Amino acid sequence: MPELPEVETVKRGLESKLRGRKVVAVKVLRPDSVGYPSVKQFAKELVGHKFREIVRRGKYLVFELDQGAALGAHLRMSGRLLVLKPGGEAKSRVRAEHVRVRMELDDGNVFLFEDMRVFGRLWYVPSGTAPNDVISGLADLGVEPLSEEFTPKYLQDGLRNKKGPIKSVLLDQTLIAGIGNIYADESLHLAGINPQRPANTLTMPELTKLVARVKEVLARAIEKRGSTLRNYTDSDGVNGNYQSLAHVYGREGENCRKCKHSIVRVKIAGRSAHFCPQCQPAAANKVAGK
DNA sequence: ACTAGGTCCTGGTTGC
DNA sequence: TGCAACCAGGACCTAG
Repeated sequence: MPELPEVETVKRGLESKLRGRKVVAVKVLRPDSVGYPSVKQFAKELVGHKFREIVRRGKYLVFELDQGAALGAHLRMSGRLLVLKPGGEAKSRVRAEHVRVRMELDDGNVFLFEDMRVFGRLWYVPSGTAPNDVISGLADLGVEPLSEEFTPKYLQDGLRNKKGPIKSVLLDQTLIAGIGNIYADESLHLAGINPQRPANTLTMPELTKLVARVKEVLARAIEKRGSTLRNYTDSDGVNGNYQSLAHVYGREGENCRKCKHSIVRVKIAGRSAHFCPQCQPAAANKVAGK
């Protein structure tokens, strides 16, 4: 499931393949995959545009096009964006029945949006229109966690009146853009904070540690080209490597890498949360007076 | 203003 | 063995 590091990896892989390329034909195979405008307009308007820069915001990608237009994309759970040479589907393990949008390029390659679960979206942003006005959710995003804006003070202000579990707050894209279930669990583990802790009870030292760990985990995952859990691959169809470094995610019943205690999985706000009860005690361990 | 929970969607896994 | 029920989760929506 692509989160910030996976989306960043996809962006880096696509840049050199798309820059300067022109769209010569568009086929929408699944209408649900187009968020704006109509399917007919999407296919018609996109043709003839050239790709320029790619910008990532949280888990969104914005492909800047010529004439001030843009193409927005969100991969959600199972989306992939791939540039393939003719006949390259097999190598990248593309399943034809999951291809939702197919864009032919002027160099003979094809730019595919594959999305088994159809949660992902593409948006065409006409020239003279701001991406924020067309791409749903984009305008409401919070800070980039790898930017200087994401500080312990920012986090403290953001969760001052939040009584819900810290895990849920980390997943709130309007506060921090790009953290998903995997990296939320990993960051909390490395910071030694229990995912169920009411957000507004975290101390400044804990917030400082958490911010540092979030940045570390995301940066490390980008270095490793993301995590491959279920169906994520990069734009070449290649798996990422971060999952083998995971401390808690997907490791229920296995031993904690720090203390050997068994990793536990619980439900928080309908999502599974993985943690080590010993390294991440339910109450702040200052109570024990040690 | 806030939070909890349902919804979308499909394929893989589980359980009877 | 076969098949139905359940599970995964990002963002959005509704209800309370």
